[in-house]
Amino acid sequence: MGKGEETKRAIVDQALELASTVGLEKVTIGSLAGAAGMSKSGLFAHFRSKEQLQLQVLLEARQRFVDIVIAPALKKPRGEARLRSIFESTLTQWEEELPGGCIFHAVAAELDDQPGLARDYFVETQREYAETLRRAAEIAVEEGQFRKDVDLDQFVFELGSITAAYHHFGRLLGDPGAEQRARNMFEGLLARSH
Amino acid sequence: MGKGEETKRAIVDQALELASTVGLEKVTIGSLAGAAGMSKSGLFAHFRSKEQLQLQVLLEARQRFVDIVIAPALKKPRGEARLRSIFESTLTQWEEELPGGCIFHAVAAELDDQPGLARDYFVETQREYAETLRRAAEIAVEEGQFRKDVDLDQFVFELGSITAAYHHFGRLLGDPGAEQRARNMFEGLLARSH
DNA sequence: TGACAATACGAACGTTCGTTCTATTATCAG
DNA sequence: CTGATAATAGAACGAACGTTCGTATTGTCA
Repeated sequence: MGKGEETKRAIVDQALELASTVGLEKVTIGSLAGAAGMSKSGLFAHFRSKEQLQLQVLLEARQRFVDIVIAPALKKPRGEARLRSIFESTLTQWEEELPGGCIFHAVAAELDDQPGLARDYFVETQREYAETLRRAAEIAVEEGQFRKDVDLDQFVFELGSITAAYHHFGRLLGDPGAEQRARNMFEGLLARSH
Repeated sequence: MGKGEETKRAIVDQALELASTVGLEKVTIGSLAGAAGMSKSGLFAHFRSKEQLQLQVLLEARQRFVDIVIAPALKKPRGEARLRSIFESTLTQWEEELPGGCIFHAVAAELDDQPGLARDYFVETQREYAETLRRAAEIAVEEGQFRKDVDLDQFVFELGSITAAYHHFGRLLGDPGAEQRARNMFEGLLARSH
């Protein structure tokens, strides 16, 4: 790996941390250059546009999510155990990975009204994630762990609502009981699916 | 009402519409002045700072939420009927009131890492809302409509998760089935509370 | 080690940001 | 109608934004 690739990675890592707390748009070329200890133009040359920088940040975020949440879950038994693994590592490792918590929730609102590469990739990522959850639930049905009449789309919606609420109540409103309530909700959802 | 008050209201209304789609921070003095057909300085004089403008927007948002969601619900019978009214008008009238849907979800992420008057007022608003929901559920318990062992905080968390998920899936990801799934989820929550 | 490409810098561009002046115009009470 | 006051406009500010360009420095490999 050449020197260029190395610093580029360092920049993206830094940008990712920043973005999780203040949002993608506020990760400015200037502030990022200051934090990285290099000049604006030197940093900028690695991306050639801010949109490209944002895209790289989202790419890195997805990769980390796969490494931290998805890959370990795929080593677990198919079905419910896999769903439990995804939920648990999302709530603990993934929410702790970045200072601002789940970056996807942090940037969702600012991307939905801002057409472009970043938004398109974000939506694609979310759809991919929803499909992963849906497939895991489907397997749980096939394996006989879930009832046959479980509405898969409804299941994914409710599962997604737990992490959304966790981010909202825990991160934004500072409710310390949010994590426990998220777990309660998850157990309830599973129990109803049995 | 003097002329000043009148135009100030018009400005805040316009700012509220804009903020629900693009976020509070992107409601810029210049763009707002352009949309309102007046000069930057003329518009600015009404607020004396951008923070004050943002605060006025949140104040107006809360007032509308009270008018559209809370006040009608208080005319309904105490307890479950009141909860149903709040949920239903939130999902229909309130989400349709502004072009970007529920403004509180739209600005939540950008306010949580930006200390100041706007953030403080937002958090206060959210706590007030949570308390309202909690009290309504408590009444439902007292009236014998809900089981005595219903965990009120858990109930509020789950109720909040429904609207959060509705905004996320419906508004951000464009899932047309989100509204129906939100209703299903609500009915499930109520059924489990009986 | 020398050459050539890769990488970084510094300065400047045009724009927009929030904000502050001063001057002018509109409003409204006496 | 007049005079005080409120409302608006216009010009300008310093700072920050993303971006470009020419040049210097550094890293890589024959």
